[in-house]
Amino acid sequence: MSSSVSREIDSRDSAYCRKEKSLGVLCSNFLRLYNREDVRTIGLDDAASKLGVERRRMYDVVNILETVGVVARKAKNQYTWKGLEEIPWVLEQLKEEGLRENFNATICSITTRVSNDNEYKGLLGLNTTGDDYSSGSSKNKNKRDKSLALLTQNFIKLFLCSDVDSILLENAAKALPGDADDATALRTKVRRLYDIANVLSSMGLIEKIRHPDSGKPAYRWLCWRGKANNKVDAASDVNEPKMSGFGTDITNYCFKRKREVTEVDCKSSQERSWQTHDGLIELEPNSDGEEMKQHTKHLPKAIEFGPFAPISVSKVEDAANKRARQIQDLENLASTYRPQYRNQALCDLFTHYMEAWKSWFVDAVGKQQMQRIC
DNA sequence: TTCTCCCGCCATTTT
DNA sequence: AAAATGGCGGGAGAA
Repeated sequence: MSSSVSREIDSRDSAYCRKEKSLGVLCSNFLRLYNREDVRTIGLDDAASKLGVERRRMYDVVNILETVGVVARKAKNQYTWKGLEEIPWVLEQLKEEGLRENFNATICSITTRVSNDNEYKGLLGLNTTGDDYSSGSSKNKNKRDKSLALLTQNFIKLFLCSDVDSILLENAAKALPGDADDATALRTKVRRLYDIANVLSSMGLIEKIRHPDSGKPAYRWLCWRGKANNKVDAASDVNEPKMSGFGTDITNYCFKRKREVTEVDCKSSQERSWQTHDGLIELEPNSDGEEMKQHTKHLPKAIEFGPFAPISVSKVEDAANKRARQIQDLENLASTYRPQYRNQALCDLFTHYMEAWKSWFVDAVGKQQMQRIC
């Protein structure tokens, strides 16, 4: 087809590398490009040319980012940068919505904790009308029922409304609304789930793992999941601070460390985060002296951000303490787990974040000690 | 081989 | 009518 022709042409100039073209990399680049103080609006064409991709791919990334609240469509060709700090709120909404729609019942049938699970018996009554985008209903939802966005929402709901360890994309495709009997449709849906999973992975919301028993690739949620999950009280949830452990780690590079950190975070955060954490996130004026973005005033109190943190959140003092105990030797860790990246871009990214993290860490711990003394 | 998922055609929607 | 969106699945790279 013409695509292969263009690839041939491409490869004459420079070696074609499929991985470098992935939506995940594109998403990372997108976030690196626009996760800045001075960004308000994003032009699609501008983004496409800066990122060196065709317009069509921007739609893919932007649609997914839109469903987690990072950007919002403003006008034709134009998006508003909302920021990563929106993610926790959107997740919260998605979870509430998912619980209302009985996603927690659905998920039981696709959990991969059960080995050799091929039974999807309980896929009852999944509400296909995921079109009501949040109780706020302030969004224009006319196009909300389109596939990629809706599929993203539903995929996330599967994680948020359950406590499953991991989900196979194939199972997710079967469980999510749509024609589960049509093999072609299912294949297409799995393709889309791959796209979505790549983007969510690049943001550190999920990670790809191998299922210990079946060895099959699956995805694991890394981030805040909310309090009660599917079994406990949803009632006590209401007025408490919700978020913690958001994107606790850097994507794709360190499964072992993730286990160490995120399991602590994901589990104990369930208790920890519901306490009051006044002042956990210390907001700092940015370097320009410009005032903080409007979002920060209502930031949840105990969020830890992943590979991409909101620019307005510069210090997480309490987290520093925990990290101080969990991670004794950064250099060691970095060198131990670095090789997980095969992709040069990711390697660079990883290095970049390690450097950033290191300086932040030193700074945060230093500050903490200063406060003690004073 | 199977798993992944990029790529761009073309239908649909918006301007 | 033209431009903007984005569903969709072929088929090639990766594992």
